[in-house]
Amino acid sequence: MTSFNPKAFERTILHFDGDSFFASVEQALDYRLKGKPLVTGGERGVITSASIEAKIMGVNRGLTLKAAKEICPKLIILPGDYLSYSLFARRMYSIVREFVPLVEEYSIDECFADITGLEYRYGRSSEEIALMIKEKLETSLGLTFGVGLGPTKVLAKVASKYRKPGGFTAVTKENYRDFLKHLPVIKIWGIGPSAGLQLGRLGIHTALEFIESREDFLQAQGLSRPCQELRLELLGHSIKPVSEMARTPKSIIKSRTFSPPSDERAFIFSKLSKNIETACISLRRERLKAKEVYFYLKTQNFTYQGFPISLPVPTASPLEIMRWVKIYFDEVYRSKILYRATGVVLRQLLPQIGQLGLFEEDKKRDRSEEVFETVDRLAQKFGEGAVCLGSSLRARKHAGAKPMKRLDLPLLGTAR
DNA sequence: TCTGGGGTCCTAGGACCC
DNA sequence: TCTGGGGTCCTAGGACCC
Repeated sequence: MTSFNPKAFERTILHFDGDSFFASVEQALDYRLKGKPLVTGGERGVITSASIEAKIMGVNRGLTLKAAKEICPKLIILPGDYLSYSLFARRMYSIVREFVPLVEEYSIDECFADITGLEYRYGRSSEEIALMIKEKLETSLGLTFGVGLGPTKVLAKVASKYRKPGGFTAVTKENYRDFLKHLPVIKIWGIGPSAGLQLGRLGIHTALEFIESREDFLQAQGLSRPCQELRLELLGHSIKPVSEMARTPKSIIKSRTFSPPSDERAFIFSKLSKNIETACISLRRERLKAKEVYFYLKTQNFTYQGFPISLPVPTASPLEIMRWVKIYFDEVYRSKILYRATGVVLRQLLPQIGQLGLFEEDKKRDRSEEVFETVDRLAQKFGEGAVCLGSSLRARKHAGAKPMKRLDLPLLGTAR
């Protein structure tokens, strides 16, 4: 018995979700691929996106390419073309913005739009507005979208998934209980394996059972706050508003697994160096600097050992970062332990401009900035990896890339 | 699920202080 | 000093998502 709160269902939110987005973009770009089973992810050996035709044959995201090829010998395998995907994403956002001012760019293939009150402007119902935008998206981009309408982001998101591909579902005051009756809790956006297990132990298996549970009971059972907020969203209370803020990243992570695992110090160090280099490329692309660096090694049995470094001066220069990592590397590395990956997290990100400065220290940094601006331009011209740090050289060779020019700066020797 | 990569947010608990 | 209470800040790690 859910007491219906009149404050619920105050907003009208849409969720747009591109169907098989990466694969569909490939098909939109090349008509010869239309109607054919195809997947992307060729660059890493695991499927990141499968076309509808591939999915029908049982080829899904996460499958290895080898396994997929066995299921479907005619499968077309493409490397990810993230530049095109993000161009399509931007086009998607801007089309939705033509109709709705308040749009949240949630991910590369999804966005939310708050259309509360727009019925008057368009002289149409919210369902009609949703369908109008959906049609414009599909004709302009040449791919289909799952679209959901609801009073909250969670309900809109759940709705867009309900009739995929290409469907439209509206969750209303009238039908939401019926809708939630058939929705397993573990399918709810925000409920993962852990919360799913917890709810299951309490005898809660469907979204309807979830919203009908007493709040104080759930609280007493130690249900996390995010889960309690989720429940309110399912009841129609918009807790998480659609937020149009274009987000600048809070952290940048680069990690790579290598096989076979290795215990060789120089090799592992060089892998780490390469990750730091690519992380700094992303950092500079965002016009940011990092104040904090966390580097880690991942052992063969999946434990992590890491070390945080608080930089005295924020930087986007891998040389500067490597100078510190070199000092602290042996705080983490142990000989005779097999490692399977290295990684780096850049945190405490600050804008590049406005931080420039005042004294001699800054002049020195300016020079290093110039160097890396050149590096970025060369990379644009000749491809990433055209230029790299001496300390990353081994890792590059290992990956099979041919460095065209070695940028060997005195700060870094090769790791021993 | 014998396990890829890039993110965000929350929380428990330690450190430190009064 | 076996020892009360309370507050804040920080960090590591968990959980979740695409």
